[in-house]
Amino acid sequence: MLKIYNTLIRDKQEFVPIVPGKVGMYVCGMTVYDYCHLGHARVMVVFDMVYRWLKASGYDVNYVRNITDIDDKIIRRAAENKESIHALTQRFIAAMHEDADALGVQRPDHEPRATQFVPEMLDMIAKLESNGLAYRAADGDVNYAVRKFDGYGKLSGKSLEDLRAGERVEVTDSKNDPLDFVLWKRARDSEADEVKWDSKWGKGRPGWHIECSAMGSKLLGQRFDIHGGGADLQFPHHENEIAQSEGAQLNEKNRGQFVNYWMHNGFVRVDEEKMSKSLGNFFTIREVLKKYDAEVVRFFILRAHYRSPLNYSDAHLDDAKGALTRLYTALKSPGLIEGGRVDWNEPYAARFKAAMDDDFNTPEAMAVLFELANEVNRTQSVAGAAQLKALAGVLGLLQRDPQVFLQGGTSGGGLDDAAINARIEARIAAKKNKNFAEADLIRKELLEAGIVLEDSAAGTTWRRA
RNA sequence: GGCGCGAUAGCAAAGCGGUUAUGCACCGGAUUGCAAAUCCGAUUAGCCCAGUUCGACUCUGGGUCGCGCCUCCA
Repeated sequence: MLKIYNTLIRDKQEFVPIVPGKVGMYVCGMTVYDYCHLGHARVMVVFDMVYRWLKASGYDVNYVRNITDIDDKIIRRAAENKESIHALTQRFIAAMHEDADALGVQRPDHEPRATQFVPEMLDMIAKLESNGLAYRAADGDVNYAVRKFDGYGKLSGKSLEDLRAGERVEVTDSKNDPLDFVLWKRARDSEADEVKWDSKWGKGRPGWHIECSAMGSKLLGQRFDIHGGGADLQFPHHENEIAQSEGAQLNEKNRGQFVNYWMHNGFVRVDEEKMSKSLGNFFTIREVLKKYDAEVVRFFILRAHYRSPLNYSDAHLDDAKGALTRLYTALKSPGLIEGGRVDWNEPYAARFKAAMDDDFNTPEAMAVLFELANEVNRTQSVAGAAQLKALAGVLGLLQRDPQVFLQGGTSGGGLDDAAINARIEARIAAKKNKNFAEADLIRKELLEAGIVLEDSAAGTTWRRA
């Protein structure tokens, strides 16, 4: 039985879907004005893992991860680049897909773009207005009247009074209350036509929060099972989504709780500090992939629990690489392994499942993988190796040919396979002649070039360090 | 200031009221011409102070430190 840590109640809870056998899941995706960094990688990989585990558990999952393709930053960046919004977002959506694909992230069932759902957003804003929760301000913006919504703060645990006490809320506009947020932004003369939509409140564009509410309910219904995102979206974004989505259905018969399970992943940190655009301490995915194998990065992310902070450093990536190498090494010797199905009755699989069912405890599940690898190394069991590969496959790992993983990568000093094999042949010849000095010299030279030799009864194999 | 999360061995990172986490590193042994890989074994833990308990790393309270949110943010 799957348990999920639900931010709403701040505890683990048994997962019971609204419709038996089916799961509706929405995850806040990227605002596409730049390349994705490792923090984005974590959201994508973590919820990809959740998606895969739900499917492996037999659920029919409808997974939606949105794309914010209209927003202040996008407008600004497009202007800076002197390119259209569309061209800019198109470019970075393509880049995001490249990065996600590299990390083994399966495409969600839907990737709605905000600009394609403006009518739905306007509908929702109209409902909010008629429910007395939205108002048109003097400056032309349409705002959400936070104080009119009962229960604002139930997700983030913040009371309006607490928020008030904080001195960082902006007070510079025409909002009735500093905590009110924008649903519809009035168009400015300086802005391109591309960012203006007609509405009953005049030309304008949607606020950020309404996007997710509208796309979520359009694609998953007014109520759905799981909503995910980075921990930083808890407030105000997700709090506002609840206010919007529940506020819009306030007067409907079958109204109910917008989302049953809220999941938030922890941050990626650099030197114990959150990785973010504004701090400038971020590494883009493609930057990291130049140095590390994408599967190593995926392994690195999944090796920590999704709610824990994850410190990024080369040392930790190197460590992850070493660990993943051990897993692939175990797969190497029993010979060619079919990518078969998991035998869930087998003890390791049962432990793996128990770990995953406990709020997606991937570190624990991985420990099981390592213990299974140890058994495979000991027994050379082909069935064990197949099981290892199948189990790891549930996490989107270990699916490549071990040789490809072990011999891939960037180290190697420019030596190609033929050159390496030639050196290995030369060493074998030297060994035959008992010329161990020569043999060791060759091995040493290769090692310095990043090539590690491994002798066995079956012959000599190599891998990249 | 308000709210929340965390503190585990050299590093990373989990579970668990009493019995091995796991990976990397390190030490001993097996194996090897020597290595590497692999196997076997050992060593290294639970921020501090109280309390609950027969027994606490695990529960409770207090403290200290770190991080996050309260502003766009994954």
